[in-house]
Amino acid sequence: MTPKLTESQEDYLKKIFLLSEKHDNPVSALDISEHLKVKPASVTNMLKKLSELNLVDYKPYYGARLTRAGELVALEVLRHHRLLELYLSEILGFGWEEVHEEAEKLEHVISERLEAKIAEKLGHPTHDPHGDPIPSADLELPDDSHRYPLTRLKVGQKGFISRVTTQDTDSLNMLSRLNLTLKAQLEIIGQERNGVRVEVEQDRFLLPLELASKIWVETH
Amino acid sequence: MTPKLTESQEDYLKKIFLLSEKHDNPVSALDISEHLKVKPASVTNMLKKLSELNLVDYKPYYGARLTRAGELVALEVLRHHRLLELYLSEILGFGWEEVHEEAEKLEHVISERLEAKIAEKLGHPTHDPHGDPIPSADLELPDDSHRYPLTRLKVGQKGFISRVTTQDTDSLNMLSRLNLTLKAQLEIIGQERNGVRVEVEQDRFLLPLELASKIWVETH
DNA sequence: GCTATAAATTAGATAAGACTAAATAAAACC
DNA sequence: GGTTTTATTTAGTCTTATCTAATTTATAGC
Ligand SMILES: [Mn+2]
Ligand SMILES: [Mn+2]
Ligand SMILES: [Mn+2]
Ligand SMILES: [Mn+2]
Repeated sequence: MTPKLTESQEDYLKKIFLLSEKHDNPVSALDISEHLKVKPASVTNMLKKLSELNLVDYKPYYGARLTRAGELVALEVLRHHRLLELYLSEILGFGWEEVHEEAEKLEHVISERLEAKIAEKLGHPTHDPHGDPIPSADLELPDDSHRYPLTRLKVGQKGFISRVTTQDTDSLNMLSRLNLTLKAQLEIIGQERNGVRVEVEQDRFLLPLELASKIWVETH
Repeated sequence: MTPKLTESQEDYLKKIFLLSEKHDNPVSALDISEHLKVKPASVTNMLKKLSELNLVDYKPYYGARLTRAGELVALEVLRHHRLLELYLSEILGFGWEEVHEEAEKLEHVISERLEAKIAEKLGHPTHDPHGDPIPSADLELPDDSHRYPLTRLKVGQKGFISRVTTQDTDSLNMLSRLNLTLKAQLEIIGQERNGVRVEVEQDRFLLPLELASKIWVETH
């Protein structure tokens, strides 16, 4: 029933899942191509194969959608990835900007037994070091509907950073230096054409939209 | 200079290193073939490739010997492997019979940074859960000349188990059940044609030669 | 030293996953 | 609606690492 997928196949499925979260259209080959850093021809190739395995719905010039089976694979890999990120961060003292790359490789090779041990050690956590939700052991995602990107908040609202949706090492490092890390308290000072003006601790920043849209906040 | 080796290449180099430890002859293709569970033709193929990379000395019908460069790769992988085994065992509560398989895959994907974190967490250990020596960060093997297989000891000698040279899950599990684990105190009661007779705690066993030869002891 | 057996190599096939270049389909533009 | 641009697919090549089958070389027995 599960003839063991390759690393590549797992990465495609995971990426399709992540790209699907942004809209409900099928994911385009070009989109996958860019995010996976392979050429579009390679994507078409792989989509055909995954389609034959009934892991994606694919028709030429249509794009790709995960089947339920494909979604379950994606969630499993995502669980590995995010548990590993948290483990590296919490237990081994990695910075949040370092964990993604390492987890990207480890996610494919850890056994279910190791996954379980890690989850146990971490107390069955629901979110990783970037605030990304960790699928539970039975592959359900926790409810995250109460978090919003900075760009959607109104002036005067206060809250704390609850998620950062970039994996870029240098961006994450930059945010650390600005004390824009998880749980940091902040207030919206202004929503402007060129960014979001915020107050954090003693500091004030004008965060470019590009960056602000990746910082999610829980208000209180 | 180091164009990143594949998992396969690393496994071949590691296996050649381990097989070389048993004698000083070049390692035969058949030997590699059996231990790596690939066909001899595949071995020949790979040896040619590794030879071109100057990682092994290879001439047709001669066998393979690691070059210094190849040996360093092998030691690096071995360090990963054994550190991981110990980590899984000590920190995550895996049994000594479970760790080998897991480490076999992880050894190829951990970064030098993760290797260092693990070594640090473990206090820069010199031996893994089977008593196998762990190469140091600069790839030196600790001196292990004071340990001998059970089959070489004389009647009356006492000591403790210091190394077990099998990775077979079921054999290791069996040994656990018999309390024949690292540090177990024992005394040689007899050296016989069909095995070594030992006393461990309250128990006495006649260990078949096949098994006894894999149990190494430090005497006192 | 010849012969039988065992070991190793060669040759050719296959599968996975990437690529380039060319062809085709869809979308956007006016 | 025809034309240009963009996206996608097809066709064919490459690399890595396997395999099987056939051949060659080495070793062991007598
Ligand atoms: Mn990955
Ligand atoms: Mn994350
Ligand atoms: Mn391995
Ligand atoms: Mn070991």
